[in-house]
Amino acid sequence: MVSIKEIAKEVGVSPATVSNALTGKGRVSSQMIDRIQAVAKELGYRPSLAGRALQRGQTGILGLVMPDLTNPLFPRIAQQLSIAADAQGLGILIGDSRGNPDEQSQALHRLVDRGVDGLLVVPQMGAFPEPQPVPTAIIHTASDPRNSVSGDHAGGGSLIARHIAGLGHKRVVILGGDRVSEVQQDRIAGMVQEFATSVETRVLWGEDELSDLITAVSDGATAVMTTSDLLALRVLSHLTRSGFSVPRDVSLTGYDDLPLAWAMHPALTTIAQDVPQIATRALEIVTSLINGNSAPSQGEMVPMRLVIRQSTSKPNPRQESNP
Amino acid sequence: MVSIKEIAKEVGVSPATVSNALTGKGRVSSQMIDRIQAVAKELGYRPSLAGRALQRGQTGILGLVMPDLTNPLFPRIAQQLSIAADAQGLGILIGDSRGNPDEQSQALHRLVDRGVDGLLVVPQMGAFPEPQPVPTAIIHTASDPRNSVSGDHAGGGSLIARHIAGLGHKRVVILGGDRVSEVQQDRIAGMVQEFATSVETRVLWGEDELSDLITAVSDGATAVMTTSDLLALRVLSHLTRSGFSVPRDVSLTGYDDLPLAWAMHPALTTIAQDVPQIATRALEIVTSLINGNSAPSQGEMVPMRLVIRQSTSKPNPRQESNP
DNA sequence: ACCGTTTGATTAAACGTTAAATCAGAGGTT
DNA sequence: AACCTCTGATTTAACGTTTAATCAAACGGT
Repeated sequence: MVSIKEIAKEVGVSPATVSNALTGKGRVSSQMIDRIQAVAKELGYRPSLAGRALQRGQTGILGLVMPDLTNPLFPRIAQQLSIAADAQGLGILIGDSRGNPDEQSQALHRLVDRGVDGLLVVPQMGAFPEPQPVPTAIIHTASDPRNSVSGDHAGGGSLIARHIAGLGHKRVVILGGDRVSEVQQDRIAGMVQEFATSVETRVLWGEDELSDLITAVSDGATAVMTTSDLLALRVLSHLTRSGFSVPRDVSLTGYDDLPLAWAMHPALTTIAQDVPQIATRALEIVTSLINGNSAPSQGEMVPMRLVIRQSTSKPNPRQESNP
Repeated sequence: MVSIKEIAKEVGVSPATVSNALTGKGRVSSQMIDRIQAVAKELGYRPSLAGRALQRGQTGILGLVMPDLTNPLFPRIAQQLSIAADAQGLGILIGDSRGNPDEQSQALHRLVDRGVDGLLVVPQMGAFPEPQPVPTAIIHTASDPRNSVSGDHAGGGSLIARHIAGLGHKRVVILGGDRVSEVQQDRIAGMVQEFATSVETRVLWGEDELSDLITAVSDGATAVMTTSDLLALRVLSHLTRSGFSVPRDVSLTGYDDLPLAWAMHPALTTIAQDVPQIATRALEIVTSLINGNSAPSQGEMVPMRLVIRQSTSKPNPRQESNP
């Protein structure tokens, strides 16, 4: 590893001058800057992040903690975050909170111990992370707007509900996966609010109530909306098994726009999150906090996008036959 | 941040003694060790990784590069790796190669510049990473056994093919997603090899040949095997649309055991990778390399596991009717 | 009583970088 | 000619940790 001293010796100048020349901070003649830069490149100099970290008290590393790295959204967030961070010369260290609040705070601690300059946290369901000694951006939770960025889950719910209402559906069943999840609550709240009184709405939760869902459809509901694509896939299975055709007999919607939404038949109408946007905002919050400024765009929500595919259509009049 | 010096001052001893006491390296009386440890805990001392890194020349951080963070397997690998690394006090920095070989080597460079002690690489399709200045473990490529750990893709192919053959199928269609992918080639090779001459086998590739697949089924093939669950989902759609029922008319298999394999109806028979095992091995390779030993378990393959669900059954005799 | 050994601790230097303080000289002003 | 200013560079110290070298004292043995 070639250090700043070797460049100094090679050029015949003091280490400080090299440092100044390379970082553009002190007072160095422009010709000297050129020479030093040339030699640095020639020797293949790479600044030691460790040395710099020690001196500056900053590591240039951010910690990313997700509730469960198995979360289907994780890859996209991680990717976008990683790209955005790269652009600023920051690195991203991953931490996994393994599905429980306790591990979440341990993961946070480990990252802080490693000296990360900031944290990006997608909190555990219902477990808001305790305040940390470094700047922190919270991703994805609508409830607390402090330093948080979130997709507009309720807005997305409204969006897709408007689509369904616009098609002319009058009786709709909504299926959520987990009552505890704030995100899913928000999504459903958005749908319900949009429908208001113009559409008859029934909300069911979880695998257990799947059979109730079939009953509801048999009783005349013409659309099923879910809070996740995976759930929609399961619903599709059950509907098909019960003799209902999508979208002819029932329209079906998902949420998240996972790869499988595209692979399904019929391809799933769903809501896509603007992940790059979310990642960028989250990063802006931490970097801004790190630089001592207050966070921009407090609690602002990133709009969702409606993706219309083949699983939704106008309701067809059908005879009341229970298969 | 409380440093070693403050502990030293508090205890009334030199910094070196504190360091020795805490790391257990030099010669310190046991009572002094106790006192120092007590004070350290009381003051909430956290060793500065930066200081240590500078002195030792090691950061305790590993770089993880994946071809495309959108890869459905990424979350699981990342999670297991992160857990295993934590256990050894190592951190994991992520890098994304964004789907092209060029970005891959840039990502590797960035991580090396950051001073990672080692690299974990899941290579781009067909793009073997150039040698790096730090210990590197290659995950997932069967071709080059040097410092690589891979799931036994061919073995998994054989495994699931044996299952199909065991059920009594005599005519099988295999669908691959991308000819370029070594992994998919291996999977198919395993299947074909297992069938040998006892089962009539036809191999098709990609979305374009999906219609050929339907034709083949119409012509009497009783099982369709794919190289990924996502592909299987698409096949299921097409089969259903063409009037074939799974598994009554056709058996169907996937590969990877993604969450959707479970959510589909019928639930998909597939092959699961032992991701924790792969992650552990990969980590063993780098850590061992870092410690100056040569890598253990050279090129050894991690066995796959057959997951039997409802998408496969004995072939049913059916009349030769082309729907 | 003297010498070698062991024990427990200290000093000093080093890792690579940077920021503040200092310094030598050139140039311009009174 | 004495003074101030500006420029371009150098010294020095510091960040927190580790380690090799050193040192003082206590101990045991002849």
